[in-house]
Amino acid sequence: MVVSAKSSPLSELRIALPSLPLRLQEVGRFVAANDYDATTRSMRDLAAEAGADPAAFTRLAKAIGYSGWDALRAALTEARRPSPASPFSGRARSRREGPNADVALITDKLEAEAAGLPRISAHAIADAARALHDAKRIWIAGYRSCRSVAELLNYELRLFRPEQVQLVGVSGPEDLDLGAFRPGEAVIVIGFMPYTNASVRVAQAAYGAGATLIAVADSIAAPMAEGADHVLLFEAASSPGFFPSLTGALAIAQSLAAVTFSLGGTAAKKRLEETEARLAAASTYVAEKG
Amino acid sequence: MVVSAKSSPLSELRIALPSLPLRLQEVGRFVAANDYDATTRSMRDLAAEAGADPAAFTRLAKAIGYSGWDALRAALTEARRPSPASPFSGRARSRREGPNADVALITDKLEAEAAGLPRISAHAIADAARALHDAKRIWIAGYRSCRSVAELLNYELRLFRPEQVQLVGVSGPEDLDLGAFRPGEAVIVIGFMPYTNASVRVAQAAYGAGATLIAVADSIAAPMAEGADHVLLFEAASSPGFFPSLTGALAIAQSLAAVTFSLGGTAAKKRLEETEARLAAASTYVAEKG
DNA sequence: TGATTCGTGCAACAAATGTTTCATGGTCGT
DNA sequence: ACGACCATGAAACATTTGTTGCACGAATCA
Repeated sequence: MVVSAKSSPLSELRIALPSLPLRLQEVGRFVAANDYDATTRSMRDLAAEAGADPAAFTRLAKAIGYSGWDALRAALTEARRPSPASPFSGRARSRREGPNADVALITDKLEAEAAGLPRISAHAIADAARALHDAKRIWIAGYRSCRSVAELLNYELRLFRPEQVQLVGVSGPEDLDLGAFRPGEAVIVIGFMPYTNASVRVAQAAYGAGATLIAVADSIAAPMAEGADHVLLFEAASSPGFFPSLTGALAIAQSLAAVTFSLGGTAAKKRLEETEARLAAASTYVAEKG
Repeated sequence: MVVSAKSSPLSELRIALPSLPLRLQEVGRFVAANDYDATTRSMRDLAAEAGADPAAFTRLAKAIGYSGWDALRAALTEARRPSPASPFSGRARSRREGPNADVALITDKLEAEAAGLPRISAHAIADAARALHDAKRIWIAGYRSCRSVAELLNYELRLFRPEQVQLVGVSGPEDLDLGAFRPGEAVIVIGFMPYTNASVRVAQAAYGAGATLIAVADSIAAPMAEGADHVLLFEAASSPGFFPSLTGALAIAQSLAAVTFSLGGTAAKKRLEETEARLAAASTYVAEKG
């Protein structure tokens, strides 16, 4: 018989399900409901949990067209594989010409970036913020496009902890700063692929000095994440376009600053108010209108 | 030493990585980079792909505190297990006190920012990008926290138009730049409430000189938007927290750069490739591994 | 330099895996 | 009611799994 539906192993299973023997339906439903366990745990394990015979799983796989349970599991595994290299979720980008091509590009970019933000780990940020709160001193490093993120973080943190926060390499030779890292201090390194040598050097110096290392990167495998106490991941390549996206990194930086401020309590609030008062006195800002 | 982060097996791995033997570092990096395969495929399979000895995986697991590879894999599997559902879509977060208050704050912030991005007008950005493409010269101004966005935009635009893009006030007194604006040039001013006097002065100088003024702001009523040829709006106050959010402004800047690059066609592409080749020759980046 | 420790690959091991076979019990058709 | 057929569970099968003992080589320290 020629079966058409070749979409996903799970839908193949669902389609074939009603025409299967009773016991095979049971295990079939179990697999469909626990497909993550199906890809990770062993057949006998699943059988024990489903209260079925191990052989039933092999028979199920063969019944829906696979050579055996291994083949079915391989298909399920591939179906579940996270897609690092598929930036475009549903959307067959038509890359059409015309005046609307640019608008479509922008819309896609914004949507992709919006989708990437909720995937940032709030727990990791909260932990890192606690480390920042405890740090006697905070160093921040970012190069090339990441420098902008580093500078924002530096700016916001300095609003309420002015003399304890410093960008690496701005007030003199960079090596001077690298040698100044101490235990009890925190070093934040921001970077994504391709990684600059400078950022890796900062991370290694921080690790070597025993300082708390916080890496903001696009991959857990980033070289500056090695030995880091905290790694905050964002998706740099998620959005279409030619340059990697920094939206995620910036969102992390802002959240980090916000939570650190929150942890600072009334003392931090007081410092912030002082800073704002000073800026207002220097008439930095345009006077507000009614 | 007090080790806090017991969170994920991946971070345990990362922390222990630098103190491990050479070969174990290799497989450790491989596992970190391919953790999904690590949970699904067999140890020997991974060893073959990583070009390492199977025994190295067992030793790695034991080196970071697990009883064996199976235990490590089980931990990775649990870490990767999909959350049963996401009941948080409608955000009925209880904003309770305690250790989770920070996490809730971050999650709210990220969600709000993600929601704000699609509200950015793609049409306005496309129009502004066309103006940038036509400009003989591009000036960029941003102060205080907006400086980071200005610098990123400057950086990305200079990747393919190096001698026509310039930040206002970095190469000498700012007034010098303000007097240099000419018709046919474009001036981008980034700012939100409260508005700095400096940014307003730049906008007025641009308007007075007959240059194309592009304002990136949080409101159509922003003073630097007066007389602007293009106004690109983002939501600075949309997210909870103490500092206004720059995510929207950054997204606008990135889209602006991407579309301008796209309009530049092959010439822009050629310039970008030249720049990248130069950076690679200067060994700015860490060499990629196979 | 010599002794020792440590890291590493290879090969053999026991345990666990998926598969197959076989015997049993039930169902359907004639 | 008898035989053919099929679903089902248990046990035996060959493979593959993760692990460990062992030998060799490099680095370390006296």
